[in-house]
Amino acid sequence: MKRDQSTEEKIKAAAKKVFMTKGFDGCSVRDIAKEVGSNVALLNYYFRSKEKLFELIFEGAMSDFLQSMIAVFSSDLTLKEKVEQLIDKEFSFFMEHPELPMFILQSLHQNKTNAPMPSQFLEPIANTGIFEQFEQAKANGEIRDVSIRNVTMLLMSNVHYPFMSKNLTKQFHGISTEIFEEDLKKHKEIVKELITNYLFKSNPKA
Amino acid sequence: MKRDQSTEEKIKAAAKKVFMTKGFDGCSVRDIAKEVGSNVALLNYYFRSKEKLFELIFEGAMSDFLQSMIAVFSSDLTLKEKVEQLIDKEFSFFMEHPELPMFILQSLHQNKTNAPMPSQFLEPIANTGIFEQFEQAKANGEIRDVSIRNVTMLLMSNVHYPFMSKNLTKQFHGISTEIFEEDLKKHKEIVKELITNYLFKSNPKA
DNA sequence: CCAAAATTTAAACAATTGTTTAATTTTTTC
DNA sequence: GAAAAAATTAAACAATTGTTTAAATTTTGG
Repeated sequence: MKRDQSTEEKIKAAAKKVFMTKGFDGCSVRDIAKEVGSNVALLNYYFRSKEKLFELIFEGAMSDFLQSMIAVFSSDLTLKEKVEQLIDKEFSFFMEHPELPMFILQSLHQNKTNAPMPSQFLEPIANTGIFEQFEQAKANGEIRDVSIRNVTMLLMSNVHYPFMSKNLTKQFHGISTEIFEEDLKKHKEIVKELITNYLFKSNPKA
Repeated sequence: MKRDQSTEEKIKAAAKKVFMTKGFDGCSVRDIAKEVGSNVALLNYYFRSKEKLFELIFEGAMSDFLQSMIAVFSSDLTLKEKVEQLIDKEFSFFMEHPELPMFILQSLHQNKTNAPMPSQFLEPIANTGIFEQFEQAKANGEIRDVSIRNVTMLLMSNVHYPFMSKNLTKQFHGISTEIFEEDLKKHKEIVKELITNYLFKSNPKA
């Protein structure tokens, strides 16, 4: 029955590449077909419509997007170590997938995906016990009395934004890609220091 | 010769609204014409093409985007006061124009505007003398030895991103718009403390 | 090897795209 | 108030859009 397992995968890979760079509205199904080296009918043969194909790609991207957190959160580390590791891991992940944050935020911004974020994505994070560990540390006086939502906003801002703003930043300062990437590395170190300094009290016994 | 000065402005206002919410690729010229309450030929009568109209809107948006900085930078304040004021002003500005950061970054990301950022935008900022003031403070030992590019990245990340990530954040935490906006206010205060604490040494005489 | 099933293709579909044309209405100018 | 200019409209243009149809090819199962 199945002839070539890889055809479906080739289409998904092409769709991912095209959707990521041009966005849902910015490309046609023929762009994707050309990337596959095939024609448009084949896309609808495997994935009923452009929308369905997009939803599939988006969900895969969202999964990747959140996956990098889960490994860190479910490890057996102190909260401080987890925060530091998270920043490191997220940066090296997005260094490999720099278009991901823009793709995710842009798609959600324009409601290209109507469905609310499935619990399939959120539950694994909750299951790591990170929220409990956070509240525990707060009760212990180990960290500041700040909501986890605000810490999340702080982390996401500083980890996602730099990758989204590459063109703006390069033009703003008139710098090359090389300089920009050096700035990125430095930014990571600054953010790590900044956030841990802010969150973790210098004297845990006070 | 001129009949109704406001027609051109009405089209620009409609185009701004539609482009901002749907993006260049996400809308048709007929969407804009409908918003105007007119037809498509009128758009090309005033602005030769969809692209030309977009460029105009984009440049206006970029101008607004950067304008809020200039007022603060050209004031007669200490660097620390400027940083604090900048964060305050930017937040209240984007509270009024929450779609602006996403529109700018998204347009630049997909190269919807080929032109490099015109010096028309950058020069006014340079002319405020903010760069000199920054280097001076660094030489004085008033602030850390960190590049202004990294400080910019820090500021932009924390000021722009929250407005871009509204949908992601709301879905991620399962919160209402009201809660989200409370978090925004808190975030602003955190960022202010965080960045000034980081940048300005606690003991300037040391 | 042969029929059936699955895969791939080319072509066509109606709808929508940005743009232009030409006619009509409104405003301006003298 | 009449001629000229400017503004607005409806209609049409070719090109592109997502999707479907039906035929052709390849693979599978007996």
